[in-house]
Amino acid sequence: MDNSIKKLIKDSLWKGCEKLERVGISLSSLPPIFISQPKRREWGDLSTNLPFLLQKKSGEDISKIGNLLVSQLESEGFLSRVKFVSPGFINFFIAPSYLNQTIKKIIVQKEKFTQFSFGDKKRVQVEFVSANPTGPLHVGHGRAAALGDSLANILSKVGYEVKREYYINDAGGQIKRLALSVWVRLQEIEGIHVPLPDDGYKGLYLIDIAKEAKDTLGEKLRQEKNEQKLINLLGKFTVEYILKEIKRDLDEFGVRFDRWFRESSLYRNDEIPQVVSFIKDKGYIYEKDGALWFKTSSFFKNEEDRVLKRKNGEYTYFASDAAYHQNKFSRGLHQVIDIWGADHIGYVPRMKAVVQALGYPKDSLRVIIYQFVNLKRGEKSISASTREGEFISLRDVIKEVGSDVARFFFLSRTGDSHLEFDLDLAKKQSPENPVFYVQYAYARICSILRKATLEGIIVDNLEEVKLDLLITPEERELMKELALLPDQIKEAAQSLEPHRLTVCLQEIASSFHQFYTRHRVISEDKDLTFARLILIKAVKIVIKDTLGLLGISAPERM
RNA sequence: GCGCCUGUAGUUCAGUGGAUAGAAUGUCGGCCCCCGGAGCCGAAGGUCGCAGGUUCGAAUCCUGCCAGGCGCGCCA
Repeated sequence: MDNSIKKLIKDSLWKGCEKLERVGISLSSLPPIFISQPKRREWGDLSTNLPFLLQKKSGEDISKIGNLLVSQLESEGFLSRVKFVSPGFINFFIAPSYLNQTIKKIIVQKEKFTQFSFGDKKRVQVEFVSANPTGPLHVGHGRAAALGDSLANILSKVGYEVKREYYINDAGGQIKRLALSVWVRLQEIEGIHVPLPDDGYKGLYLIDIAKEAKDTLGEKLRQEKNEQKLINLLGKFTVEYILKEIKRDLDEFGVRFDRWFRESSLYRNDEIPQVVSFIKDKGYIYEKDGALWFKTSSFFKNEEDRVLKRKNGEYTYFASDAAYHQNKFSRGLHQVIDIWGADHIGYVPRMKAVVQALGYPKDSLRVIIYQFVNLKRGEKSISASTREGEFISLRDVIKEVGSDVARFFFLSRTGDSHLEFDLDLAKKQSPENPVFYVQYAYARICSILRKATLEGIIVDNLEEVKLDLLITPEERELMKELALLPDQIKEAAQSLEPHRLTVCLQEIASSFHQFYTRHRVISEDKDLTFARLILIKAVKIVIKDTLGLLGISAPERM
């Protein structure tokens, strides 16, 4: 499936450019063609700045080359008008017949209308959230969850074979600290006061876990005299407990992972020493001060070399992450996408360097960095540090504003923006929240369709519906937006930017509301009624489909 | 000090090197009957952080500066 109108136009321009050569305009090579939506209605439905680029290439006068190109274009059925305009654009007007066909396509193809095959079933993995199992998820993780899940939906929509993965850091020093903190709480329950270490986890949720550990492990805990083993036992229990909570939260947020990958499994399978020796054989590792260093600097200037294996013989987190990525690629993935918080920004070059050292192409790993969420309640800022304790969890946020609102909010900004999440505002605005605006359009359509069905107005032959009766500006605008949606989804996939779709949804909803307030769907005019019913049915399909990509529900009643 | 991200309307944010920079929210004003008024229409609101540069053309690219965020460990 490929319902890209931009592609049709590009192909046409391409052919036109080839003909230009025959007319004596020499172009050494064709510039990349960009099709965009102009800001003003009179500039057409789509436009290109190609004449500017051709002028640069050929040295010809811009209006000469622009007009010449337009004259060389074959008349295409999907366009009603093509026009060169000063200072150097070509404006395209989509033919009404094409829009009519689009509506029928949507009715027939349903959610396949926005599907593409250009991903070619290539295997892509999106790894996201991957929060340490040391405490509940906070809002920042919510942002990552929304981003990753939606991106995975979009990529699979355009033809990739997508897997969602969560990496669990269940090894290393932090788990020991966590276990120790639980042990301290356990002592408290027994009435023994032990001070919490400075680097311990202060969160009160550990008290519940300590109680739970006491109830569940009971005898085992008492019998275990070996301190090391006791801590291990406690650590394991705590990790599993927190993990269960994390899974539940994500489940409520509508996020399911295909695989939960444990760091500890890398240790068990000796994958870390293997990857280290592999990189060593390639010549990217040297020894200094008793430690093994990875030559980040041979891939990135201005980057310092990093330790993989410490003087004391232990591997660093970096080493296990190298092994983890080796593991990922060994599964035959074409593209690995990691979604990390801004606090890992400095980590990107060295990870990309490792991927190259392992022999994979530079771009086979793409890292999306999202900036932190500043959670607020009115003017008051709320900190979100797991170790410090006092914070509002993702679960609290969802409970307070709802999953749909939270998702839409996270997804209406680029990952690059430092976003402010004001709980008071999110709640206060919620009746007029953009997500409700979109959902309301959907519910309205459902309501009209219910009424039509009740009145026995049923379209039984799509081919006989006279869509050319839909001639008002509101109807044409709505149809145009639907026709452009496949391209928008494709572009969201290519740029890895789900937030583009929230913009599209608001525009479609707005166009629908405008149409609705000016025109009646169900009227005395049977033919017009049929046509409009088909139109809104198409809008319904598209809204539900796109909301689905964002992981947001489409309620039939509100 | 160095690296990355951000700075656009009162506020929160969109914006593909292109044409007169957009939306939501807030403020002010308007919407007869009618399929859902959680809607629609209109108005006001901008030195696109500042200063240079590249270009036919810059919110967008480059340099410097200012402000905020995040990093800069043989922690994870």
